[in-house]
Amino acid sequence: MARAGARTGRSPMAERIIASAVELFAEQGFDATTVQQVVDRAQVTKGALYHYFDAKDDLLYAIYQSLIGTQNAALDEIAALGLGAADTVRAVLVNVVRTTVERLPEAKVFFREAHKLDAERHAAFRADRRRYHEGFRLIVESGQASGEFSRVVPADTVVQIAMGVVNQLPVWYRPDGAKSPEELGNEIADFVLAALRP
Amino acid sequence: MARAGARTGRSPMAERIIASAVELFAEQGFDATTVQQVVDRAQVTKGALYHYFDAKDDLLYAIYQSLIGTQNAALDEIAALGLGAADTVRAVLVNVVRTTVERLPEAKVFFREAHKLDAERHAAFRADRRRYHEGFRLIVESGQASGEFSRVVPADTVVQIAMGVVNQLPVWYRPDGAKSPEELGNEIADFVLAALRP
DNA sequence: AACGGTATACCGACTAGTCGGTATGTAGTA
DNA sequence: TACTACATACCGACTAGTCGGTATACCGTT
Repeated sequence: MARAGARTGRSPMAERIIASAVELFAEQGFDATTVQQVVDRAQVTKGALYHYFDAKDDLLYAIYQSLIGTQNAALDEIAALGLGAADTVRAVLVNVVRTTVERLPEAKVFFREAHKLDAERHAAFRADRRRYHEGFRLIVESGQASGEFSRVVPADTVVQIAMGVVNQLPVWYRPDGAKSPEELGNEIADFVLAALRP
Repeated sequence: MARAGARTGRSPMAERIIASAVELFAEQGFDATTVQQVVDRAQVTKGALYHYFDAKDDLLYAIYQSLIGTQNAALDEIAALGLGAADTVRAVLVNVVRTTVERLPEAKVFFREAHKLDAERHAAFRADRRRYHEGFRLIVESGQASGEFSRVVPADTVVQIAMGVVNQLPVWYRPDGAKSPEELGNEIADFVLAALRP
C-alpha cells in the first residue's frame, strides 16, 4: 500500500513523481513505461520513488483517485443546487467535459489502464465509477418521472450514451481544436436534451 | 512485415495463434501478455509463431484489420441500400453494435491498445477509423440537408456521440445481460433519431 | 517408380538485455 | 541517539526474438 501516496495531502516530491508518471503513462501506456523513466523525468531517484510509493501500481491508483474524486464531488455539488432536470443535466455534462479535458492525460490513462489495477483497487475504481453513473441516472430518471423528459429510452441508456462520448474524449479531443470544452459540453447537452424533450 | 499473417486467407495455424492472442490481449493487455502465453494457449510452439509472424506487433495488427475491415464493409453495404436517412442511421447503429458485441474481445483490444502500433500501422488504423466516421457523418449530414433531421448539433458531433457509446461497449456490455445487441442498437438509434427529429 | 534436390513448416533450447524492486548507506534534523 | 528523506548499487526473474536443426511435401529427371 502507498504510504504518503494514499493520503490526500501529498508532498511536493510525490506530486512531481505522479506528474511525470501521468505524462509517461498517457504517452506510452503503463506497462511500456519503466520506473526508471518516471524518476528520470521527475529528476529524482528510484530511492525517492520507493520511499513514497510501495509499487509501480500505486502510481496508477493515485492517478485514478485524484480524477474520479474531483468528478464525483462536482456531481454532488451540481445535484445539490436543486436546478430543474434539464439545467442539471446540462451543468453535469459541461462540467464533466471540462474536467476531463482539463486533465486529459489522467483521463487517457484511466480508461486505458484501469483494468491493470489489482482486484481490490479495481473494485474501488468500479464502485466510484458506478457512483457517478448512478448519480447521473437518478437525475435523468427524476426528469422522466416529472414529465420534463420523455421516456424514449431508459435512463440507464441515456447515461451510457452520455458517458460514452465523455470517456472517448481522451482519444480524439485536441485542446488546440476549434471547440472549447464548454462549447462541446453544451453541444452534447443540446443533443441529449433534444432527445429527451417530451 | 508479416508473411502469411498479412494476407486475407490465413492458414489454420495462424488463425489459432491469432485466436489465443485475442483472448489473452483482451484479458491481460498486450504488454502484459507474453509470446510464450500465446503459443501455450494455442498449443503451438514459439517457432511456429515466428514462422507466421515476424513480431509480436503483427498479432495486434492482424486483430485490428479483421474487425475494422468487417465494419467498413458493412457500412458501405448499408449505405448502398439507398434507404432514407433515418432508416440508414438505424441500420448502421444496429449493425455496428451487433458486430462489436459479436467480437467483443477484438473490440476491447482495439480501443485499448491501438496506440501501441508503430507509426505506419497506427496511421493505417486511423485512416480506416476516419473512413467509417466520415461515412457515417455523410449520412447524418444528408439527412440534415434534406430536412429529415434537425441541425440541433453539427453532424460531426452526432457521430462522436454515437461512436462514443459503441466504442465503450467492450468496457461495460455483458453478453449475459438483459439486452440483446439488437435491442441495444435500436435503443441507441431511438435516442439519436429522437434528438435529430426536426 | 525410384531418386535427388529444394522449399516450406515447424521445433525448442538459448541469449542478451531489461525491469521492478531491495539492501545499504548517508546527510540533515529533532 | 533516533528518525526521516532521500541516493546508489545491485539482484533475481523474466522476455522477445534467434538459430541450428528436423520432418514433410513437392517436383523434375531418369
